[in-house]
Amino acid sequence: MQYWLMKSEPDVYSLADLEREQHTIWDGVRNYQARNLMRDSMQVGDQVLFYHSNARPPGVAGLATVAQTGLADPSQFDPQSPYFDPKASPDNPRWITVKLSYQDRFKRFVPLDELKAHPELSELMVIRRGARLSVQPVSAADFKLICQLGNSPGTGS
DNA sequence: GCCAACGTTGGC
DNA sequence: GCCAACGTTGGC
Repeated sequence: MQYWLMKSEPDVYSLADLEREQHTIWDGVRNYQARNLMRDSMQVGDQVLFYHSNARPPGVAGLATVAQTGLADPSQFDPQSPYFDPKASPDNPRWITVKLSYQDRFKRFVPLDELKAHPELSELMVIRRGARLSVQPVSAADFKLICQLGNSPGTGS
């Protein structure tokens, strides 16, 4: 089991949206490093910190789990989509993603400032300036601590 | 709205 | 294959 942090702009897709829908295909990722992590490293059952970026304040809103892997992002085939990729075809998809399931909303939203204030989290990618990667690996210890800060049981116990 | 950091593109 | 120009991300 591995742990991840995944960013979403809440104006576009928030944890509340995932809670309402319960499941979502994580579409629109157009960065090769993020794609490779989802395609090659994520496994069903992995735990995800759902991070709100471009928000005031930015921070971790809750938890999701990886429900399915190896999915072709449908938006790459849709000419109407802003994520359309003319070089991709159903026979030869370029953008592989995962399906997430809603797990939990933190009782306490954990803002970025608070993550930065914890010396234990100094290795956490998201606190570093310019860490734009939208899918980031998180250590088990960091995941557990962040769940505690959010006053969420997670499943890390 | 600013701008630093980073990724991608394309001319050569 | 280098690298300048450009576009995007995302905190502030």
